[in-house]
Amino acid sequence: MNPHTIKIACSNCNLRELCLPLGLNTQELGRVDELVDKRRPVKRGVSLFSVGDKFTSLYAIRTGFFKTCITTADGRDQVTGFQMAGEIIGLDGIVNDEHSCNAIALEDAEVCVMPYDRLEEISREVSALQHHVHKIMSREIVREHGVMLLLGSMRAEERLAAFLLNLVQRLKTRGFSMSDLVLRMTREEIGSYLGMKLETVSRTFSKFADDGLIEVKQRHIHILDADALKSIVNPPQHCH
Amino acid sequence: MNPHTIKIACSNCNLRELCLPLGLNTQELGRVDELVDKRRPVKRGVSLFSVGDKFTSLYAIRTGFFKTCITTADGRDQVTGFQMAGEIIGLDGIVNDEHSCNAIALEDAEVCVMPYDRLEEISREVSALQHHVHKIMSREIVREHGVMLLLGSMRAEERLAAFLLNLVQRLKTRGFSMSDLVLRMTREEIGSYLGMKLETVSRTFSKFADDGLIEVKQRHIHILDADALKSIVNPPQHCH
DNA sequence: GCGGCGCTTTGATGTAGGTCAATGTCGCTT
DNA sequence: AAGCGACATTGACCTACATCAAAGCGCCGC
Repeated sequence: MNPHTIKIACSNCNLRELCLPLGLNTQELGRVDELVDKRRPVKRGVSLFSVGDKFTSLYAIRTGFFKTCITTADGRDQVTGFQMAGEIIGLDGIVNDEHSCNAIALEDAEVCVMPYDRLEEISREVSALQHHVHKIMSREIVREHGVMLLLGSMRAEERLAAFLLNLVQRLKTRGFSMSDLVLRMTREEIGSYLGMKLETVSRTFSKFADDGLIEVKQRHIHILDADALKSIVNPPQHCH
Repeated sequence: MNPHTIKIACSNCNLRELCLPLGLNTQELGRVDELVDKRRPVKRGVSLFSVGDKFTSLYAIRTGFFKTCITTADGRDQVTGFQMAGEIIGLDGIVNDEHSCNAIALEDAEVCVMPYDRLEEISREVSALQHHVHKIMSREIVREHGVMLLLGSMRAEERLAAFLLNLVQRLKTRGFSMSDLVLRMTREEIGSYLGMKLETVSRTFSKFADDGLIEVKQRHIHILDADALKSIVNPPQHCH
C-alpha cells in the first residue's frame, strides 16, 4: 500500500493518549488529524535525522526504539536519550533550524512526521495543542535536569538502578510488564548515556544479579526486587 | 516609585534583542508589551521560585544572576544552570503546573514577570512570538544536551575550561569583556554544576593559573589564553 | 582595628571506576 | 553444523578525583 493513500488519523491511533492533549472536541480533533503528514519507516541502525540536517518536522514514534546522541569534534559520543513509542523527537532542531543531534533507530521503527510549520499553525488555533506542545518541551527540560542530577552526583550503581526503573516505568505506561524488559541498546550505549564505561555497566549488572535484585540474560532483564533498586537510587534516610 | 505605576515596555528595554523576537511590526510590539505584568526585585540569596511552587509565570532576568538547582530526597543538590540578564527561567514549571527546581538569586536581581496564560494567549496572535518561545525552549534542551556531554564524558579540566568559555561568551554578547569575569557563584556551586567537588574546582583553577592560562584572584578571573582553554575542551586531533 | 565567619587553597591519602586484556556467548551466514 | 563477528563478561591493575584535614584570605560588624 502506498503510504499516501492510507488515512492517517491521530484520533484513531492507539497511542493518542501519549501523543495528544486530552479533552479535545471533535472539531479540534479534526484539526489535529491534519498534523501528521505521513508515516515513515526507519530500519534498525538508520538515522531518522542527523546533526546539521535541516529541521523541518517533529516526529512521533509509533513503533520502535531510538537513541539520540551528539558527537564531539574529537569523536567522543554522548547518548542524550532513549525514546520509545509515543514520544516526540526532533525538538533540538527548532532553535537553529537544524538538528543538533542524531536520532538512530535501535530497532525497526515507524514514526509519524509532523511538519513543524503546520504544528505551529494548528497550535495557534487549538490552544490545547499549543499547551500540549509546551508541556512536551518542558517535560524534556525536566527530564534532562534529572539526567544532570544522575550524571553529576550519583555513583554507578545509583545511575544504573535509576536507569532501569525509568525504563520499566515508561514501559509500564505502555502496557508492558513492570518486571521484565528487553534492552534495545548495547552496554556501550547505556554507558554513554549514564557516563560510565561499558565494563562498568556490565559489572554493575552482575553485581545486581549477585545481590538478587535482578536476573540478567544478555539483554533480557528480569527485575526481582524493585524496592531494593529504588532504595539504591534514594538511599533511605539515616536518622541520628 | 510604585512599580505598578511604571510603564513597563519591552519595546524600550535594552535587553529586547535577547528576550524578544526580532522583526516585529509596531502593532505586534504593542501586543508583546502586554506580556510583562510587573517587575519583581529578588535580593541576593532569595528564591524566585522553589520546588513545588505553583507555576504561574515565566521570568525574564533584567539584572542580576541566578542559579537553578534540584534537590534529592537524601539532600544532595544539583545546580542545573546559571542564568544571567536576558535569559528566561521557569520553563520547568509548565509540564506539571508546578516548579520542579529552585531558582535562587546569586546577587541582587530584578526580573520581569510574564504570566504564562498571557504568554500563550499572545503567542496565538503573534506567530513570531510563538516561534520565539519554541526557540527558547529548544535552546534550553540543546544547552542541556551540552551539559550532559560535559558531565558524561569530559574530565575535570575540560569541564572547567568549557564552563569558563561558556560564561565569557555569554558575557560578551551582553557587552562585557572577553577576558575578565567575576564569578557570582562559589566553588561549591560551580562544582555542583560540573559534577566535581569544590576542592577539585579550586585545584583546577590553580592548575590553569600555574599553566599561565588564567589569573585567579578569588572570584575574579582574568583569561590570558582563551585558545589554550579551547584546545583543552576540544583536544586538537592527533593525526597518525 | 580586631575577631569571626564564610569561602578558598593546598596537602596527604583513599577509592570508584577507568583501562587493558583475555575469554565467553549468541546469532547469523554459508 | 561450523565459523565468524558483534557484544558481553570478568580479572588485574591504574589513575583521576574524592575525601579528610589544616591553613590562609578577605570581608563585615562591632
